[in-house]
Amino acid sequence: MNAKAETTRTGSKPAIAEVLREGIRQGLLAPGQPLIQASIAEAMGVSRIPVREALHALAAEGLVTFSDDGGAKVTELEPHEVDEVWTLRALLESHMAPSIVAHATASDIELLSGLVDAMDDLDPETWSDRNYTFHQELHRLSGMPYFADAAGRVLTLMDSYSRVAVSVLNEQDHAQSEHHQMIAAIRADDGDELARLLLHHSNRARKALLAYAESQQKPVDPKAEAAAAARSLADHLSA
Amino acid sequence: MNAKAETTRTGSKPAIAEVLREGIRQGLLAPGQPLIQASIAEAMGVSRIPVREALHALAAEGLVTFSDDGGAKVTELEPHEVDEVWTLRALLESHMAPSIVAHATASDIELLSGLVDAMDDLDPETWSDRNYTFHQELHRLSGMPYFADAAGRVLTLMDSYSRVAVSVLNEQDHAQSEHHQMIAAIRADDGDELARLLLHHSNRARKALLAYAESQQKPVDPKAEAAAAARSLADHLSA
DNA sequence: AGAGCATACAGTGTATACACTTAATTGCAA
DNA sequence: TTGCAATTAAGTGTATACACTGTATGCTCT
Repeated sequence: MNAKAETTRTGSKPAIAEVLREGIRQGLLAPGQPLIQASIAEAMGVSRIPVREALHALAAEGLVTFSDDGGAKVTELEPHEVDEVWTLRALLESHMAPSIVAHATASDIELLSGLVDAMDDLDPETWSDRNYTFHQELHRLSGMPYFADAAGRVLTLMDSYSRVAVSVLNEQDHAQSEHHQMIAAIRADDGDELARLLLHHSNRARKALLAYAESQQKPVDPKAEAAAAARSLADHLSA
Repeated sequence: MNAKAETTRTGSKPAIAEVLREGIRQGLLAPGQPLIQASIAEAMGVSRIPVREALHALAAEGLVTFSDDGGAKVTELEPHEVDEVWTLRALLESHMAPSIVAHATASDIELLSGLVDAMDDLDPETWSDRNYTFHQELHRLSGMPYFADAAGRVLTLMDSYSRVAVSVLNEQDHAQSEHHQMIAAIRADDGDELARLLLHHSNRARKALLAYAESQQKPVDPKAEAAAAARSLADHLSA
């Protein structure tokens, strides 16, 4: 996730971080899931040392959280944190917009346009993957590596949460229509319009997701949690 | 060196990253300086393993760069990169301004104000340290941890470059006067004014530093570098 | 002297081994 | 059955050891 991408000699070590990053992003490794060094090491056929390095790098990116007792787990975001991260993304993307428009060549635009066209009527999972790629591509086109790096980081961080908005809410159609408008704005060389669209794009989805997350939020209240456990216990005992 | 820290096992690992981070930020470890694992390990009295982890974490933060051959060095920023990072900081800070004003309590303001007052007429080194603290404190007050994190990251990344602006250019007086104005804006509950000040604060310094950096820049162009090397070679051979 | 080749060195990547901590489990006594 | 202590198990932190790569050094042969 460094702005100046570097590769290591053997290639095996970045692969570990990359696999974990992708797993977290796609939600295969769910928020809160414990990441046991030995298990990962065994699964990947390496020792714990390179796994530790990957975990620490991911922790520096915010994707992984180390507890006080040393245990690592996939970072869990509270609704208000998701909201903040989404706001950050909107700010960064909209600020990159003029630069994106300025740098995009004809072939860039064709590539982006093709990408968006191929996203119509996809299943939510695949659509989400392509959506991630689309935004990453936008960031890359800006020619602002540090902005792109920061934006890419938040994009990755919230992607697994973003998928909820796609699957459960009606986000896919909204977003897809806005994607087409973005292509049009880039074609028209209208940086301000692209900025407006990106801001709106993120903010609408952000609000929808926040409302949903708050309505869905589980009882984190210890008392309520205890009550639920008691109910389950009662069921179990009476059986 | 650290006699009592001998057995604090968990305490030693974050300390390594922290020492390196501070060294890089303050410029004690200059951009481009190679970071040899064994040397660092010996200096800190630990093995290479925890050092590696620290280096990878710092690399994920952008402070350290791994070359293709595996060697780590302190990240070097080109002038245009410094410019971009500075722009990013300005954007983030100005966007946090309303939240800073909203969250600052009377005692927060007193603390900040005292900090700024104590910065008048300091030597450039000490002033730069306090300046870093002042901005970190502003970020913290926003109550937006992800914005604060991103802003703090770029602040750390560019701090050693920022010191040039303080020592060589006439930045300290400008900045200090603007700091006082910021305190006034926070006192007046004027978020927009604080945003304006922060934007101006960063952007003026950014432009000054960019102009200086470009005037000072060495021939990084490979061709120019090769030409210089060829000249030196010719001299040497004809001697 | 200069080119070619072998050897030594410096540095990294990673596996193994061991120390330490915390939580779970078991065994025993009341 | 309950309470408590002792033991086991699971996991992490880190030191050591070895393999691999690129580079510098030096030696030999022409």
